[in-house]
Amino acid sequence: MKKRTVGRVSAPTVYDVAERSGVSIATVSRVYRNPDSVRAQTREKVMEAARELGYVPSGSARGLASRTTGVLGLCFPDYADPDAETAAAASDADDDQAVMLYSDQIIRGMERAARRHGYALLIAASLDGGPESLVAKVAGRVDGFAVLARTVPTEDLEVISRRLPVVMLAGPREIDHLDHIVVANTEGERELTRHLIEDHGLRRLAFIGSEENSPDAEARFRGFQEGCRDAGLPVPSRPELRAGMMTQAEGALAAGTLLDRSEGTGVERPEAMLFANDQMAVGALQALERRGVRVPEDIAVTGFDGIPLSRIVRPPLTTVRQPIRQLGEQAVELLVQRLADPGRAPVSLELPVSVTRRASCGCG
Amino acid sequence: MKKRTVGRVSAPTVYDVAERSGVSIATVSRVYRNPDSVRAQTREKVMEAARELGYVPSGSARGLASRTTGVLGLCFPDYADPDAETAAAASDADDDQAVMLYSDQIIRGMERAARRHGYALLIAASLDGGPESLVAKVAGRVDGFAVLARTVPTEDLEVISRRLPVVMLAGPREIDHLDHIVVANTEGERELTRHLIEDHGLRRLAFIGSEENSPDAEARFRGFQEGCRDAGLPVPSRPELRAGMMTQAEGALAAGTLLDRSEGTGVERPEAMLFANDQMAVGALQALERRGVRVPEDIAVTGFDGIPLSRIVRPPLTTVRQPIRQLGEQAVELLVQRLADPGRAPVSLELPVSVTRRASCGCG
DNA sequence: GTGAAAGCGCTAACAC
DNA sequence: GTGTTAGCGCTTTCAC
Repeated sequence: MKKRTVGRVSAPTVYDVAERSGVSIATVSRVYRNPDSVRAQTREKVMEAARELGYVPSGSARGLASRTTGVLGLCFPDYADPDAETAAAASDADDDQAVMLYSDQIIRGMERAARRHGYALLIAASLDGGPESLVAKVAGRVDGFAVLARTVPTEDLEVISRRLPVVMLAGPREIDHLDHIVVANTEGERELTRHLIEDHGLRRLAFIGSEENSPDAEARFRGFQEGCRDAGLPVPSRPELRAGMMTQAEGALAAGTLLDRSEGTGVERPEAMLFANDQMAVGALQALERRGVRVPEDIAVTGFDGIPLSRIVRPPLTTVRQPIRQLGEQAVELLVQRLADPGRAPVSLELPVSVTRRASCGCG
Repeated sequence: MKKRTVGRVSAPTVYDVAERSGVSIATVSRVYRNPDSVRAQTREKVMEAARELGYVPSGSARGLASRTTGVLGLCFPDYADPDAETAAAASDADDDQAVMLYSDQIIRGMERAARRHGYALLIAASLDGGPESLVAKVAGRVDGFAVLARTVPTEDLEVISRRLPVVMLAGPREIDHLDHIVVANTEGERELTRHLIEDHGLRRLAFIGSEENSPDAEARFRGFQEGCRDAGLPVPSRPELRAGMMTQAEGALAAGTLLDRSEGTGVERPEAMLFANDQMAVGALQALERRGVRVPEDIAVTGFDGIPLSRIVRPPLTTVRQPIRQLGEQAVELLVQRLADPGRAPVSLELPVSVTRRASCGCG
């Protein structure tokens, strides 16, 4: 309780509160950390002084002294192109909004789970590498964090994960000593494919995927391949078409392309279009309607993800439901577990998915 | 570069990196804070040592020393009831998901804007008060933060806002020295009401609101009142009905109640139901369909918010579009401005809304 | 361009 | 139950 006798300029500290309430800084600290360890009367004195002074404990100082932050983090990819956004029309903006749902749901899931465990959530979209990247900023301010696949350079992760728990989400296991969580992409698409073939008797199936560096889309395509193979159908070596961002617009485009392809040439039109995600499937639904092609009478359409939209479009979309929010929640559980037991062996979870049969494939 | 000569157990620090690369800790710090102020050769040495050691700068130590965190915060209300969630059916879960959209979008907006300014975002749903509340944790770890209305006790805010910038979102101005942002709830509902009356010639309008402590719903109701008064229609003194959480389920219930009311008694059925938000309106649409009441032929239905769902339901919902994401973005702008100029007078923004005319009111 | 030294505000033993 | 005393790991003048 010495020093610091000169004019107040900056925010009040424990010293100020201690002085004003006539106790030591340790007691002030206790009041905030463990109120029950302080006599009620003393506690009141301290809290009143704090109120009068406008005291707010410094999280940084706390973190430094206690070596924990009480915060978990999430790094996700920077999907949106800010320039494109400015010029975007209203409908595009809506589309964009829907695209973001994925990370939104993970955020939601993590936030919930984090809160249950008494943590707050620090989120940041990846920008670039370098010493002063956002990732580094996050890493330094949390007790552990989750990373969406292809967000942070593997080398950075390698370094960071030596110092605090990191869990990889929805992607290939780039670093094998990290916990990681995926959804059963392959199994889901395989089951969906089986359903179309066996239950609806469809033969000519077209899978619309994404760029090759999209691990989810690729895994789903593998499921499609397996489904074809299981049924004794020809197994395509690559998707019928590849979209870039997997948006509604691109789905509409893809549907049109597939239709044109069969009209111009003598090629038979596919009996089903399996899209790598719901966004594209929804766009396709609209494009098909515009062209007067009926779903599912003329052609079946399926998606993947199980976003809210899929239930609401007409016809309702048959899809594979991904437990995205659970992904976020599980990420937190893994983080919390590892924080409690740093020595535990790396865990690899695969979350189950389920085929949701709706009208767009011919089901009730 | 003295002390710290004993066995390494914890994470490497500037001292370790400095020692290993043969420079002072000040230089290590410079490499991370301002790489250009260090000779390239020196910088390389440092970065290599850091890499080898697995060095990650401590955000807490940085924050403490520099008195800034590079993080902005958001506190939002804890809508979801964890217990109810467990028992929730699939459809309810979807509903819940949609309800969360509001804070999700604010998060998204803030995250974007924050990123543009080089900030990360710390989010936390409010729990309770007391010294160790999540709010206090957030407050201590950020340079400034936004608060959704009715999330944090006013008294806490009073104290906290004396030490760092706080902006209030979407609610009454509880503390007048704070920046705050609202959307034009009253104007929007008023214009919507005018549209129904003047353009569609409707007279018997029913407004379905929420509990009285919901400032948004109340403001919208006032707009409804003004619209009625403007048209020379009788001005109801309170909403026809009040829902609690403003969910789809409650909207469906409300629609049913209104229908029953007119059937049982001789009261004429309203020509239009104006719901205080889209969620309820969507639920009402479904309830109406089940009861064989046609929209908009038999009755017009409108919402408020402009969520993606509103565009997709059948018939598409006439609503008032709220720029929710902009709300988040503006919050960050205000925070950043105030950080740059703490002395600036408190700002109060009202974001414009726009009536989106769709089929559910009889348009297009 | 680089180093030395002084804190930043708090927690955590350890005494009393 | 409360006070004392060291740091926690970094940034930041100020010299050189």
